[in-house]
Amino acid sequence: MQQYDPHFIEEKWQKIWDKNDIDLMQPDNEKPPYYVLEMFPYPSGDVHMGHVRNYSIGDVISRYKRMQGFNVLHPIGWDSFGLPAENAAIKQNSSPQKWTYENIDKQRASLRRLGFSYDWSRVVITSDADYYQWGQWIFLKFWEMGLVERRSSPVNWCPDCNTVLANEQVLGNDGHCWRCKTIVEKRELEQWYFNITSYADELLEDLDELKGWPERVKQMQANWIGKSTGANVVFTLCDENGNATDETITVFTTRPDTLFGCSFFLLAPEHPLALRLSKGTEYEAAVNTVRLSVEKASSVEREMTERDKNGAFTGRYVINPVSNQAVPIWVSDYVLMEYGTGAVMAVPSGDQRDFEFAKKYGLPIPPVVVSKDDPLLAELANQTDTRLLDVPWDEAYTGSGFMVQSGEFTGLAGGKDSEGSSAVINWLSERGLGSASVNFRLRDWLISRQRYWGNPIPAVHCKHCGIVPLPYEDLPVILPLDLDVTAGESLADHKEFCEVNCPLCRQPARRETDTMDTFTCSSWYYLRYVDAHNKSLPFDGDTADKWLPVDQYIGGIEHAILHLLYSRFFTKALRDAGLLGSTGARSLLQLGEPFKNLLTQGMVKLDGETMSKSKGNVVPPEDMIARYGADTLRVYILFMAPPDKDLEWSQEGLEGIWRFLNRAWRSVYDLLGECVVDSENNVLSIYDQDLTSADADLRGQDLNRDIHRVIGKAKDDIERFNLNTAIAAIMELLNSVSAYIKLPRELRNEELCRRAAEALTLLLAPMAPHIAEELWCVVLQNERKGSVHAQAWPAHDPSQAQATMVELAVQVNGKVRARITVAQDANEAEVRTEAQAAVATLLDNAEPRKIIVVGGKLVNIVV
RNA sequence: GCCCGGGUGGUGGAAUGGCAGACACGGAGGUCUCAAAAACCUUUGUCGCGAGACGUGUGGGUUCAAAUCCCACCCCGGGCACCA
Repeated sequence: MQQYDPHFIEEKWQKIWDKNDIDLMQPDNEKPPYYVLEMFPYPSGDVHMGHVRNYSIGDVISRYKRMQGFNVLHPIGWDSFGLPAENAAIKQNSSPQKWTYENIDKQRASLRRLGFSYDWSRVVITSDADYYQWGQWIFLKFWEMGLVERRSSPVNWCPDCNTVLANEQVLGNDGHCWRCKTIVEKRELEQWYFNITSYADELLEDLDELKGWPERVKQMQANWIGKSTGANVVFTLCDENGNATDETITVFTTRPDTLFGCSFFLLAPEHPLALRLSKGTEYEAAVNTVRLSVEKASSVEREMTERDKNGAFTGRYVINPVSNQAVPIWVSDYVLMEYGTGAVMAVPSGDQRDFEFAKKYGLPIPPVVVSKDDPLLAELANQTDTRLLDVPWDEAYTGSGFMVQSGEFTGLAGGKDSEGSSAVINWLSERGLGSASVNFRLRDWLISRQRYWGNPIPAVHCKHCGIVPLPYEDLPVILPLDLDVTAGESLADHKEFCEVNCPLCRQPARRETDTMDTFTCSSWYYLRYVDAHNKSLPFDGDTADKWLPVDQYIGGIEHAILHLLYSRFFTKALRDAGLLGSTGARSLLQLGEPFKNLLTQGMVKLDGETMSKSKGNVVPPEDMIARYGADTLRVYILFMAPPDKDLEWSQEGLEGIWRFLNRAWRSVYDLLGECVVDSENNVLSIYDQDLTSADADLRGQDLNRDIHRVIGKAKDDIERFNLNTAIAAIMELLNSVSAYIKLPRELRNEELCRRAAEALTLLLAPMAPHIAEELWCVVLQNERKGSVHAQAWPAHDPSQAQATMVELAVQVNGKVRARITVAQDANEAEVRTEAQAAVATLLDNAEPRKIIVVGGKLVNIVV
């Protein structure tokens, strides 16, 4: 008998698989396509346990699906543009590309060493020109579609990374940079945007279609998109007596039903009107103070003073369009310039913030929507004019109720999206004073970065023509590699790169030197894999529509908003792109959603912290592979926890998996009748000589049953991603085998032995591919049937997974008091009689009130 | 504040409303050995010598039966948050 030598067999089979192309997707295959994808790695160093987990899960799915008869596409690549490469280059006095490609080589070697079944013919590396040029192509396509804009607005600036960030890249309460954790600043800058907001509604609506996504992720995206329904209401500027001017200000509100309760009006301090209205008046100084305090405050300071609302009166008024009263205009720091119109109708009785502000500055708080349980309702039931000024409440009432003091609307149901709201909206619409409206929290995606190691934005600044997109023929814009970042050089210092002629007027012009956010690269890589070597398009539409959506996408929850939202946007935009542009008759893509099923794998932590290169708490898999081999490590990390749960890394238990694989190895030999020995030739096969052929029959039945049961359970578990319990089930089968091989050889059923050995091997194949292959091809001598990974998943017969005799628990009043063994198909009357007999002494002749029989499980006798 | 997860032995974790703790790790004891390792066997939720009692964050409820369903609450993790 050969000893289990993981290093020898793992290296041997990796070479053979590679030579035979067993992991490549077969384009012409008739089998149904299945696309399984793990989020591609960032080459920040060598792989760590988080990667091992992510890619082990994906590998099990891909191998399992292959055994289920699918033509599987399982590709890999690298998300290799980005700031860490630049920082590392500066630190190591090297270059970003050297660092990046060395890391890719290291990671590739590690992934190969782990035996993942990737289609290595389709590798996508985002910093390769033959990939990123298509990112530029898509940029131009988006430009054609009106999805690209360059504009000036307040942006997030990371002082450490020296670049702007998208809203999605600013995290936490304190507003820190997603990459370096530095607190970001606000700056007013001209930047490039993708108009993701034009897809806001669709991005939200289509979440409902994503049945295979975790609820949590959909919730997070819905939160982020933040849709509010309500109305725009037009207010007219007036003097303090209510004499109208011809100037209007529009506000957005989710509560048009409370419009009668609007007793003052608010502008964001940065609002241009705020300054203008108070200019040259006695109020100017106070308004300015509020404005300056907001401008200076960083997000941290804003956090600290969060609930403390400050404001100032502007000296001017607007007319409340329904009550015709003049209400004062204030500025306040709690009104955000970025949301809605930067102006708010304040209804202090119906909004807690307005309530606090009104209390602080002594402004009126008339009730307009009153709870049905509030005594105030009876008092005001028929009150149509605004009479009572301050509500007797301690806080605003934001729930639903009935409208009071609201003219003709008095008595209607009030609340969010209520009857009263619709009535007020209709009334306003008829008079041109407002309309139903929707607002989103989602902002456009700021995609330009003032960094070198990224995809150049294909545009030119021309003195005569303005900002000009490059024509498609001028692509690619190659990122120059002869730049010395260690000397502080940036793209703007690279003369040959910057000096170009304007594509329109042919005059000398300057090339755009910002690069695109790395997230633009990762927003469509899954499309490139299906047609990775296409030289004329980013991908072929027919091929993409055949393979996509990705059947199973696997990655970390940290991308719930960032990457997963951007990718959905790209897919939708690309779907709409072909219909407009120069790609010909066919739409580029039919598909609207890229990922059909999503598994968000939990993070691998060390001492409660996520493992990552930047935190320096990475556990490399090398030592463990060196000691136990890749199979042991793979099975271990899958066995530790269900895939979607976070996991605290610990090496305790790794040894147990090593023992498990060794035991499986020896058991297969034993099942084949070989004498099992250890490395020092001590005989390990121990047969129990006292066993009879009757024992052999019973154990044979047990083993046969477990073969069928475990094949079924492992299948169900893998399909539900309960990979830990799938492994536990295989361990149970092995335990059953161990019991059987206690039988002396002459008592064993040879056919059963072979069936058990093959089942064990096939079930192990997705998780521990190398040992399974060696057992299959060499030990079981099945080489002529081909690789274990080309076999069909073993069949099972559920009827044979049932025991003929089953043990039932007998409960009296819900407590287990006895056990009986009955035939699996015993009828209920028999079971009742036997159960009662078993607990007769306890029942003490009392007549049972009720007997519940749960098939195959228990009997409960209620007395 | 709003919205999601989660809370089960010493540990990781199992349980379509039906015997809580599968499968492992760790511990204890044993076999083999001059000895050790490996392997194998027994045992291992808590309390109790025992019969037995108690046990899934807390308190109630529904049910013949609750880790699982309902109500209230506590704790941990995550997302959003002065979004009108």
